[in-house]
Amino acid sequence: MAVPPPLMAIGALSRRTGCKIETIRYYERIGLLPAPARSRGGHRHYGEGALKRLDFILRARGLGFPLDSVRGLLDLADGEGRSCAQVERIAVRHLKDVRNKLADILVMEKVLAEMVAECRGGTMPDCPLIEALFNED
Amino acid sequence: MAVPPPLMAIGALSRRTGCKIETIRYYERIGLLPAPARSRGGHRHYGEGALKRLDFILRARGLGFPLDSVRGLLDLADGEGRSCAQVERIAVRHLKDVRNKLADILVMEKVLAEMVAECRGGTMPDCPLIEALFNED
DNA sequence: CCTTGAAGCTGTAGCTACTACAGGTTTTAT
DNA sequence: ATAAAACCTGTAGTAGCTACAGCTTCAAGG
Repeated sequence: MAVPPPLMAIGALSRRTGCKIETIRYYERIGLLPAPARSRGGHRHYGEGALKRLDFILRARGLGFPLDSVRGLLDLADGEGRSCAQVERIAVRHLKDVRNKLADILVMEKVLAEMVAECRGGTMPDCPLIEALFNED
Repeated sequence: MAVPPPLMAIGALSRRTGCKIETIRYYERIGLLPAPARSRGGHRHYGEGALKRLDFILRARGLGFPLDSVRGLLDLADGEGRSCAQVERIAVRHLKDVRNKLADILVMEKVLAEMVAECRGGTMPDCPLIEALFNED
């Protein structure tokens, strides 16, 4: 019935996911990806399942989830069941972190932009940007 | 004439700047702070100059400048002269980085917020957030 | 002066999330 | 059969700290 699923080497998985080979091996080492089948010579061979899982990891990482949270999400995804509440907790927590970072970066952008604006046009002996960093408030 | 300037131990410098002791020593190790005077017993003693310099570093770091850029800014600040153009280059470069990160984080925030919104209220067997991470686009 | 507790010292290892080798083996294409 | 590409393991490096362990010194009270 089932045609044996096509296996790919780590390089193919890397190409198809855009994830570097070293990173794939790293994810395996830290237990995010299961150890795949091996050829007689020891080369890794992956099925489509690994590809889906790696894509999941990469999407979560792309949203900034730390690896620990990704691990948690994968566990919840693996264990079928009413995971929604726990998933939400992880996501809400991360969203809060993201918003905090966002607030920080917005401030940085504003202050930097102002500093640069003041700097621009100045061939002054004393750079106002340097002064700003030296003088409190 | 000049009353010898009051010296402080590393703990006092730490308290006055809000910078952890270990971090101060770290900055010294990597050459951002000059090696201070020492007591006979080997304890570090700092003057007001060190305080100003550390404050400068902390403000630059607070604006997200990487340590390498901080080093560059300090060099320019040290070497008196028309540093403005070079300072501006460093700052503009950093501002660009900050804006890139800002754009990334804004996307993250939006997507995450949407995901969480969909998750909320769901005691579904299949969490939509997990699904979203599993299914491409 | 002596003691004691706080504060300081050095050096090393750990953290996140990879990335980059070196030095070898296997696979694949010719 | 050979040669090049791909793969293997293991280790070390990146940024920017932070946290010990195991000791020494300093300052204040008695």
